[in-house]
Amino acid sequence: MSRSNPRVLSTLERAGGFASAQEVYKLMQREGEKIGLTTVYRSLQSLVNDKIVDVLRREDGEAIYRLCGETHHHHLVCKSCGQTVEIEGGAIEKWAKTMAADHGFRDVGHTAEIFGLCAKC
Amino acid sequence: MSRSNPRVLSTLERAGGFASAQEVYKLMQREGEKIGLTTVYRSLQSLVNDKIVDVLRREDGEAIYRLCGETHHHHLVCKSCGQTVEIEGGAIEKWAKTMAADHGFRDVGHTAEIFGLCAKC
DNA sequence: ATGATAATGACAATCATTTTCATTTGTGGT
DNA sequence: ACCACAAATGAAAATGATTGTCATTATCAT
Repeated sequence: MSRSNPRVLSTLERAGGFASAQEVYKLMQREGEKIGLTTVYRSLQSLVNDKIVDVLRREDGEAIYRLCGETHHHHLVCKSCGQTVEIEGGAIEKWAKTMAADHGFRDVGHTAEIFGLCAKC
Repeated sequence: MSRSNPRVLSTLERAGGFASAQEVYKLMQREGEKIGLTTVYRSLQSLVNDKIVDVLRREDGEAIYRLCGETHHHHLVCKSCGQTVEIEGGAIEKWAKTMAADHGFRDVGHTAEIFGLCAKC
């Protein structure tokens, strides 16, 4: 079907590996790239499917995409300055699997985020 | 300014303490309550300000509101029919505390939800 | 070149949420 | 009871991200 446009990935990298679809689009426009918003969305989705980028949500619900490694991880976010730390979540994976099995759920995913104040704030 | 309409809170409670604004609205409609969508949104926001309910995000970005009662628990939600099961999260509490301490974070809270398909769906 | 298949992008549609604004309701003072 | 005034309400329009549609274009093997 549709493969990811490589310029989208490269733009996301240049943006610090962290941006919304709209931001990637505007960035490419400013740089003179000829691309449609639709293609940006499709490419990002394709990258998510291929597990090359991760998607999470801003507070206002806008989706933000970021490059990620192969390992599924979680985040520790500072409420004040927004600093984000990737943390290991083996315990969560196990917990989610167990709980789902206990209640007859299948095909499960999960979210887990920790938020608080970082050392500086 | 605007105070929360008590019927909204009571409906959210009846919904298992876990629903989106649109769902609360539809629920109230079905039960014959006369209320506008705008008021539902305003009331939920007001409840969030008063820290009576918590807001988090579904995978598709829709905001979901839940009571933040004294007992902190987690949910197992069916993506298809919406059935919600409260589950025990001792493992998560420990994980969150450890991770926060490891990275010098304080005053931390967390969210953890599992989404999947229930036995029926 | 020809035809099949995938990629693209302009545009419209969808959907949650917010804003606007006119109307209704509640409250306190007389 | 009556009047003024603030707060609450809700219908409808506006907003903004995301998705769907579909005709056009590029790609590539034959």
